Amino acid sequence: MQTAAGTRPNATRTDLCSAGPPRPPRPDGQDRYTISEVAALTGLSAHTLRWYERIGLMSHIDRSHTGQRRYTNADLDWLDLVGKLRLTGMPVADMVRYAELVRAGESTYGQRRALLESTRGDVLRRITELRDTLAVLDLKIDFYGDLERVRDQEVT
Amino acid sequence: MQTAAGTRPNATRTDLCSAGPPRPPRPDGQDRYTISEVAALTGLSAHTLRWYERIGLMSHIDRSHTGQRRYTNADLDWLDLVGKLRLTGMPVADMVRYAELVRAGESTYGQRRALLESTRGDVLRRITELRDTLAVLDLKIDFYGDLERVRDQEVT
DNA sequence: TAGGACGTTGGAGTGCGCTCCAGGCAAGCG
DNA sequence: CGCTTGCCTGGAGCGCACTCCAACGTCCTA
Repeated sequence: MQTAAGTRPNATRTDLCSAGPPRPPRPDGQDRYTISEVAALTGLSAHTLRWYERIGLMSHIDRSHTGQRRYTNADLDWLDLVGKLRLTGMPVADMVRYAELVRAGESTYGQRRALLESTRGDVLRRITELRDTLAVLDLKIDFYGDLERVRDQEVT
Repeated sequence: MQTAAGTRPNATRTDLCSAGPPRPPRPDGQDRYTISEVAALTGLSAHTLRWYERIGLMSHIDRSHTGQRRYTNADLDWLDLVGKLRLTGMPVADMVRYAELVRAGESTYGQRRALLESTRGDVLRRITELRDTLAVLDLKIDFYGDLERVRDQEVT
């Protein structure tokens, strides 16, 4: 709680803002993917992909002549958006609502935009919260760093 | 996806980074709070407060002569930290682990600091993710804004 | 033609973070 | 004295977002 705050002399290498492992890139020139390919590309499980379809978060997926799902690039685009929305903490039910608006056609542009703007506000609030939390964490980290340093001096 | 991106001419008033409703301030000069007072101060339910204690997220709370909980300012401080950690998405089990380290005394300074630094990394990653998401949302919002404007022109 | 990998379905199960319930005790009030 | 209000307990229940199961079909390769 004391200490010349804000210095963070002991910042670690994790500071670089790496945002997780990079997903395998989408091979181009292709427009029909099996469910396991999509699972690999998105990081979602095949279970989850089927579940998304059942609850209406994805519109009906194309099928092969034997009834197996064949995802298109447009489906992958949609999954990218869903992934982003999921990161915001938006409940799946709300994403389903958005999906329904998209399916309902262009008369819903206004509603879609309103939903996205409300989500945008959520994200901004969330970022602010996280920054506040970061400040608290830095204080605590410095505090413990100081305590350790003092203890080391005692020992020396 | 097209449009002169990045302009956001139609930003709304929700842009101000208000981070939720302000909690009622802690009355000073007081150091014994009933569970419902703490619930009001923290926004947690009394159920949740008792549950936190049961799972070891809070060390044993003082009791009145009739066995009712009496929280101290130190308890409220701890709940503030817990609230921050919760905002980071840290699982309750990890917070319990941190609480155990605190109870274990000063020999755990290093571990506590390591845990906080790892959490700090999580928060940085999370902020990056949210900023990426924000960019996508802004693109979409502008896109729908443009579509609506075009449609209005058609009507006019 | 056999084997194994991969896909299908409806429905049940899981883990997390609460949330609520029933039954009971203690204090304050008219 | 009864009534209300607030708190206590252990344990059951809930909503969300998956996650898995059993039983079966299909594709590919050898």
